Amino acid sequence: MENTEVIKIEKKLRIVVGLSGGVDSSVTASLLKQQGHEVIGIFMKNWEADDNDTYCSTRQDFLDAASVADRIGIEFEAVNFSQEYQQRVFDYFIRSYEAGLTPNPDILCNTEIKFSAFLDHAMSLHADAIATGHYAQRQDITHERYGQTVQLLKAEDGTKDQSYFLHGLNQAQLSKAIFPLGGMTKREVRALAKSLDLSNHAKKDSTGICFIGERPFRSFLEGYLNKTPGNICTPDGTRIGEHQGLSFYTIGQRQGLHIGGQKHSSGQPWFVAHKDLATNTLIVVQGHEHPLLYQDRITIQSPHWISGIPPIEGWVYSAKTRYRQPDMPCHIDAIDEQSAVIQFAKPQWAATPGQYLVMYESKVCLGGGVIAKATNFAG
RNA sequence: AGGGGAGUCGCCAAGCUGGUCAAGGCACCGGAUUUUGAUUCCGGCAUGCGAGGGUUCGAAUCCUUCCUCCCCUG
Repeated sequence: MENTEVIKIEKKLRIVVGLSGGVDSSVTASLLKQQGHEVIGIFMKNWEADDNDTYCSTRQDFLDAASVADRIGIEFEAVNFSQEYQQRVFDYFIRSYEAGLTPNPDILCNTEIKFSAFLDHAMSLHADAIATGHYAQRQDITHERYGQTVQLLKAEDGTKDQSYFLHGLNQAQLSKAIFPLGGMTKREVRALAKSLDLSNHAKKDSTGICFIGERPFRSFLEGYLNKTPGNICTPDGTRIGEHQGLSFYTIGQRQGLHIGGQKHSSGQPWFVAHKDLATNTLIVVQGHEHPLLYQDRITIQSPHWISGIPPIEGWVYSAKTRYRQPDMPCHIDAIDEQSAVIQFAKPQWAATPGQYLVMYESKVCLGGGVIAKATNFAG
């Protein structure tokens, strides 16, 4: 709440809010409007590849956004960044899968769309800042190491913290961002939405890839990726099944393997431990606690640091290898412009190439990078 | 075609001295959680136990015939 308090005292700003039609962005806009700012709500449509299918709820979202804008009395417009999304997010998304990785499109969605194309558009409207419904906080401080800097902080509500998705932002982007919900809990946001009589106060949280939405993931991917069946094997080379193409699986995955009971087996479920691209083989292990599912040493590539300055080698930080996972103690063992090696105090479960490792120093999000490799220090 | 063993849900697998006996696990399906993909959690999932006949008040469990598969000896 401190952020919004400060802004309130400062002056009246012209703020563009990304209105998705959901509760969070609606309350975001309402709060800023209440605080006396000049607010413009903008609905983004960034996906139209399959407009006509039953999974497309964009139309309803647009109506909800328009309804909210009308209710709280702000300007409203819609923009379409489908082309940018396709080129800067979705193409990467597909190429990653083709390379055997498990990409996280929503990270790029923020750096390339919301805080780039959308931010540029807002600036062209002479906005002072943009605001989103992200659960994260921003703090402007003078830091002994980083100097005058804008920090990205975790949300107060740890269960909803979305700083992970925003870790790719830079100073220029972050300095234009406002996150009014960073100090609130989801419960409070919904309660506020209801008291403000916003029509979408009870609307279910959106899930699925941002702007594309929830849909049968496997079949969705099949529309973009080739099927190249191969063997599913145990680490010792025993063939126990067939996969439809390595791209369709991710490390740690259990569902969809179609591996039933095996003679003389423990009866535990099977998990994907490794993809062998050279032989087109999916390596699976039995039991959630199998050692091959744990690695304590992770290499990330193209590390991005929000402050613009790398964190300190050897210093104890914490990091998470996927969204909504508690960050765990770690330190940097090696670091340069191209990569960094992060050593965790304890092995992490199913660290997956293509996903992002994001580092924190207490509540401060430092940045992170794409996981390229996960190994074990001892092994 | 001589001997031996086995056929229970898609897959493993209890039960087989007859009476809540059709466990459990994996897989699968559905839901919850979730602005990636996973994971996790909750729920569903064999009127039937290779097929037919018989014994019995009552059989997956006993008897019998047939079918199928495996192993050893030819």
